[in-house]
Amino acid sequence: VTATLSIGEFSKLTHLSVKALRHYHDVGLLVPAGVDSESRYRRYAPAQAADAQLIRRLRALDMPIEMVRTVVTSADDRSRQATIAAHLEAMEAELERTKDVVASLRALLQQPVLVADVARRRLPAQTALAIGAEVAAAHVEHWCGAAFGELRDTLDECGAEVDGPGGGLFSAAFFADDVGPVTVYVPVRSVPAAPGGRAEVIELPAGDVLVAVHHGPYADLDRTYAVVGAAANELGLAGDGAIRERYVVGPDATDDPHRLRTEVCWPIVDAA
Amino acid sequence: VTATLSIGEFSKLTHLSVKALRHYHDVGLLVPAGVDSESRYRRYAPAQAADAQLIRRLRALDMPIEMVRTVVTSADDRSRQATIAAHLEAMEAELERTKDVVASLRALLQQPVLVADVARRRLPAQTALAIGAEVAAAHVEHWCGAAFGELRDTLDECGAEVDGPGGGLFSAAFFADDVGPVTVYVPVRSVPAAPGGRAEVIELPAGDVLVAVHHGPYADLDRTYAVVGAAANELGLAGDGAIRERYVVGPDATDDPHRLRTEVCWPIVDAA
DNA sequence: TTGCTCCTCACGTCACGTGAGGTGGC
DNA sequence: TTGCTCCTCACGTCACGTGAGGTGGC
Repeated sequence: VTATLSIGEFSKLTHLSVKALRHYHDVGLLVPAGVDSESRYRRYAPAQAADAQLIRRLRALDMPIEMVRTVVTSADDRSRQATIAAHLEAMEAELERTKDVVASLRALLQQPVLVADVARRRLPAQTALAIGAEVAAAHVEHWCGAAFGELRDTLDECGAEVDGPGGGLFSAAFFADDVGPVTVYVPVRSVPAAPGGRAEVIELPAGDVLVAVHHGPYADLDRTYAVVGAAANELGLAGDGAIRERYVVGPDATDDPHRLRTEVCWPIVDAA
Repeated sequence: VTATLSIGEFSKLTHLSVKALRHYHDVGLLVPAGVDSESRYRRYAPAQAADAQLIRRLRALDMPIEMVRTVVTSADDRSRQATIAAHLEAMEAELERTKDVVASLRALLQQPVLVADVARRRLPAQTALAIGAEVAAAHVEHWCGAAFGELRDTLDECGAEVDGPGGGLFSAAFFADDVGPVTVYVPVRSVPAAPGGRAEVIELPAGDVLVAVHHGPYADLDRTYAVVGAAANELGLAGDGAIRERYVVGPDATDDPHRLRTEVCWPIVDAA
């Protein structure tokens, strides 16, 4: 029989605060070995320190409690490792994004005013192979990359001839709510038979737009949006419908983000 | 006169969600150029996109809104840069801490069981130069480093002779609440006259303790705590009073965290 | 005229922290 | 016996997100 520890003693052993320990009890993540039925005093076994140590480290890495529970209760070592690895990869991705934002912030501070030519253009109707979904702003870039990968695969399979750079359609709701319909597409010359996968054949309607070319990383795209959007508003022409991005030089064409070129196409009221 | 934009249009220009824009209005961070007194519709000026771009980047870096406000409203460029630099440094420190935690997690997974010898010892009474304060767990390591720096300076000034490695006293409340009294000290042979600064002369009382030596980074200290604390509990000897750490090989003696040696001294009921 | 946009509450999120008010254990 | 520890609510934090329910503008 081993002696048990009060919550205060266990707190000193584990460096978890008393409040945290009570919370982990409440949510069933770290349940005391015993609870006095009368006084409701919690009693911890010294062996529970092992779980506490794991929990403390995972929480220090901001792993959500439900995920911590998955790790702590996982039967075998392999699935435990997999859950941890998934979180570490997510952290790594976050770090990359943070670096991009820092670069974007420095660029804004050094060059507060963006000069970009805005032109009016009529987009022709086009047939395209497309994938659409509800996408959260936080994951757009990743989602678009994956979707374009799928589109490339499908194009290879059905042997359709590509007709110009790929693009994306971003609904107003996507910007207003930080989540909403997004579609990426690749224009094709001939209509492929049965696309397969998530890809489908769509008809891009013709329409008038204001266009500016965005040079560089996608983290800075809002600056070009502001230029084109302000121009459309200034002219009193701002139309509705999705904003279109055309990846003239996309991530598949260059590894240097500063060589990326993206046309931002702002729909305006039709001249016709 | 320039045309203004509705909140939905401004959202598209800036990539800030409508909900975020309303919130920034509520807290006065980004106030629309105009608000219709009847319909309460917000109207944004295109020129406000510049502020929006800055705010979006700072928030993407998790800068607290009050700090963002400081940046946005700062009069001169220098204070603006200083605030931003302070936040970037905090992020850098966070990244370092995260790396330490990841290493600590890997160590725990590879070597779940820590073997450490626990010994009983009587600590003699000692005179020491000390600095004490309420410290939050999140900042202990940094605080201790700064405090030891001050103690060294004071010792140099008053020429007191050091009598053994420095140490720290950590109250039970510090662990229970993640914030509480912490004192760091350096034992001295002779009583220095007027210490100056935050330093004061204290008398460390004699007392019986259980001791184990912790080898390696401080991020792993909880594991040695668990061993010593469990031993004290097992023996039914756990006393009260502060836990003492003695920095036998401290950060000033080595740059390699794996060479650090720390004695963890757990107070037990006095034999006398 | 009909949706679509916009509005204002009120409440939820996440992992605890902060008291308030009260009892139990050495 | 006296504090000290521990208990359980109830509410606060932070920066918005999620509806509900309703009105305004093209």
